Amino acid sequence: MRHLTTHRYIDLVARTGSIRSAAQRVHQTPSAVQRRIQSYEDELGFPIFERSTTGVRLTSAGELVIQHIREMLAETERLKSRVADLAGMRRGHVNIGCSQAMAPYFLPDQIALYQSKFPQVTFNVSVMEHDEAGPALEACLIDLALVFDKRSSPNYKILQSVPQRLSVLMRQGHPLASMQELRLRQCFEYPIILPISGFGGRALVDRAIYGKGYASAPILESNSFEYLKAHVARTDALSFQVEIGTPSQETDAGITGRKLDERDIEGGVLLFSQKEGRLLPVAASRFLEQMSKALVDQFGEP
Amino acid sequence: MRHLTTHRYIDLVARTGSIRSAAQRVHQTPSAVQRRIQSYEDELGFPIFERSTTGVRLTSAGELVIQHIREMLAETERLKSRVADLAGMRRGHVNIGCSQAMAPYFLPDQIALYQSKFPQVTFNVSVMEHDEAGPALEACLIDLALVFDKRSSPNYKILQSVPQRLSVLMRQGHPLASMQELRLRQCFEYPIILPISGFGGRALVDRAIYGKGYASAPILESNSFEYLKAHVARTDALSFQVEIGTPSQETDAGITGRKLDERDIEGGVLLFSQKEGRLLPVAASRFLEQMSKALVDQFGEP
DNA sequence: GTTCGCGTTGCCGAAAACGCTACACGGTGA
DNA sequence: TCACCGTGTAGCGTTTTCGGCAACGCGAAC
Repeated sequence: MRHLTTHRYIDLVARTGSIRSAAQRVHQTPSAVQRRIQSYEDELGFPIFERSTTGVRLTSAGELVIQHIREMLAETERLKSRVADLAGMRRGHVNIGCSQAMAPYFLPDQIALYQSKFPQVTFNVSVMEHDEAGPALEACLIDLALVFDKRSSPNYKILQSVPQRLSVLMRQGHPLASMQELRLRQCFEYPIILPISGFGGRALVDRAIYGKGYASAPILESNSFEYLKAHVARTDALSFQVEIGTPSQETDAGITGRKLDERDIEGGVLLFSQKEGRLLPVAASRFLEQMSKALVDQFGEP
Repeated sequence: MRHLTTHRYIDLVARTGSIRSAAQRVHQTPSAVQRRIQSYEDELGFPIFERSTTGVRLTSAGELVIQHIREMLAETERLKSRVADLAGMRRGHVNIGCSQAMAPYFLPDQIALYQSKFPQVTFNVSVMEHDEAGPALEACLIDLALVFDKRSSPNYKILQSVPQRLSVLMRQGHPLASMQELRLRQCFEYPIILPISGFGGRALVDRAIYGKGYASAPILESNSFEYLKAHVARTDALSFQVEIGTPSQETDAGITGRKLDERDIEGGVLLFSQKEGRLLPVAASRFLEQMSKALVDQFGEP
């Protein structure tokens, strides 16, 4: 969209906080970007960036402008998607923000399935923390958010909520693998490794073991699930993960999962949300439908 | 807004149905406009106009595009208005579509009052028929519609509804001017002139006199209220007009108004509406507030 | 059959955008 | 304190884009 370049530049400058770096990202010189901004400001009658020697910052007018611009860009994407859909081409692009737990199995499965039907639809998956999802939706950076337990913001709308139990991750052939379900107490007979505080299902675990005498401290914490899984695969240590992020096959890469007894630990809620008042591109909307069905099949009625 | 030129051109071409005439309106050659459209179509990947030798027509993709463009243009206006408001400049522009009855007294009063407070705010007043108001709102041609009795379209939202009685227009010094209120029967002792069918309050009058033996046919019909008023001022003939369109002063230009008895004729409803789901520019929103207050003062609780 | 108005295209000059370079400014670290 | 770095900005020559002109092809209407 050639005639939206100025808007895209402004958006980028607002994001990066610097004209130079934004210019670099779009393979332009700073002066070019600067002049586009200036011309926009001239037409508006007010500066939208506050310049300093360290970079630029949005003025209060700029805050309004950037919000408008982002909505406009997102709306344009939606238009393109709808037009393509009209022509039966099923093109489009979907930006998804999700919790880490969706990354290893659920989302890849779903996206692969969707793209096998509509190969022209492209995706962007950003793994993000719960708190980032709201602002990202707000700024139209993502179309859909699939995160755990984030609620109570008026600015986005919950499309579906799915209860999620917690599972134990263990290596293939682990002594506990003979059980179908596990009690929490059993797990603490083995070393425990956990994601760091405020990450993944850590909060659920902390709540569950609070006051339990048998619970010992984790022997390892990490902010990398890749690491945790690799560690689990090589030792007898156990880790926890929400249901949807555990191997759907019996075993996978030397790892298997067993559900925890519901009496021991309360589950979380997986939320699908979008920005309040925004209409989704066709592709995003269709993809959402597919996921909803899959979730109902997999986890029962929402 | 230089970077929205292409959008404005497309909008104009869609309106006029011809590239040439649109080009003329913006003082450009057809080729310039044509090329902007073509470049837009190339980027979109689909034609938005169906060309023929008599002009152009929107394709179905074009319908989507034009809707998007109009919303975008309107949103941009709103942005400008909000930014100006932020800077305390109280600038802005308001497009109003209204029934004829608002034109002689109510709207001029209100706009003059508003502009005395905010001289930088500009207005455009389009008198239109009831049925035109809905599409005009839909296409973002007007921000506010002030019309009688138009309802039941899902695409626009009613902001306020004000009951309106019918008044009798007569010349200054007319025998009936001695009364405060009039019965319908009294009116028919004089010649009656009316707006043509489907115009102004004609429908109300027709409904009221239906089956009344004393009612005689109008001796004159016109689609010009200017004419009707001039005629009334010169003769003993009476005409009808909704309350809000009658002289607010005792007499005005040789004309005075008296309300009809409510038993004789059911009143209409004056509706203020905007497009569903659209946020109004600051100026429009402020102006609406002012009008609402004025209406409550003038006609009591809505 | 002629005429009229329409969209479209090629060509060329004008205008806008861009890249380069240089500059002024403020924070950072030696 | 001073050199250094990264920032936004202005001037100038170049490149790209855009607009006007004229001509063309096509249907509809007279």
